[in-house]
Amino acid sequence: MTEPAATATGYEIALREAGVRITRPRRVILGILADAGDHPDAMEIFRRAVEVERGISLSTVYRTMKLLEGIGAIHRHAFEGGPSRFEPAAGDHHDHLIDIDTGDVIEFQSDRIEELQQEIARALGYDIVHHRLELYGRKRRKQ
Amino acid sequence: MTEPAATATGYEIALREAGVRITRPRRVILGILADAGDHPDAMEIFRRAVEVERGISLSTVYRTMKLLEGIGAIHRHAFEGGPSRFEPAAGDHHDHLIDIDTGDVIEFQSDRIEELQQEIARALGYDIVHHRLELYGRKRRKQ
DNA sequence: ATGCAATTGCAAATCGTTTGCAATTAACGA
DNA sequence: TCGTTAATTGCAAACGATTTGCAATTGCAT
Repeated sequence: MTEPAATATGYEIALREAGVRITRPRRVILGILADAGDHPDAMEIFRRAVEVERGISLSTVYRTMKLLEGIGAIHRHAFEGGPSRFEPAAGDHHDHLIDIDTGDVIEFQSDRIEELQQEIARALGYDIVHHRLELYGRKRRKQ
Repeated sequence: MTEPAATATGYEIALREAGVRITRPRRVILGILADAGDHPDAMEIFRRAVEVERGISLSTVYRTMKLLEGIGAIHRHAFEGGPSRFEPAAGDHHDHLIDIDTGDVIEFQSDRIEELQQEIARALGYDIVHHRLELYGRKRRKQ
């Protein structure tokens, strides 16, 4: 059976294929990413990593994030204001709704919007390389 | 006749109404914003300002941008990677297509996409406070 | 086991932006 | 017109997020 991408071992396989070493700190970080249900930033990943094994440095977290981003294993999101937040690239494409009160991130997907984007870009003479669609909202008070 | 918002004097009126002083540096910066056809960043505005009158500081550019953003006279865009870029808030709402090769910014608007965003947010129990839709693309090679 | 290049931790550097402070100045009324 | 005074300025230093140089460490192929 094929290992899902967003799995500790899935990441390791991807790294091996990219020809990089599986080091102690990396293994810890990969483990954290693998079972992060949220969209943590570098500092948060660092905190969780130190929890697992002290001595890991923030630099290494950043370096590993860049590495993983480079091989397409994770996505980096620069939501308004704050630092970059990361998430496993596994799974289908989606956009984000950010709760401006809590910082919570909700994923959503709309084929229709994707199509419209394509149409717009084409009409302007462009090919979309990637896009960013973020909705910043507030939970509707149930009345 | 009413002064269009994105005009040097239009800005001054807005500032006066906000109860802030029209100073020499501010007048210069407002003039630059008024006839900026592009989406310059703080450093670029600073360069243009010094051109008009040396002695203006980058701090003042930043402070003025924040002020104008605060009263809703300009919009700040944090496109990928680079520094914040600004544009007069005057005119109707639009989103952006960024040419990843040149940095050029093309504005576009889609009522349909706006509607879909509303629907999505509503379905998730949220009210949209604002959103960010950016298409990053490359000019299609005419073949 | 051994060797060497990849990787690490640390501290210092970087980039964009903000801020403290003393000096300047716009805008008000006399 | 001239002060008076609080808002604004320029400067330099502080800032937060991220990157980097470097010497010490460590995977991993032999």
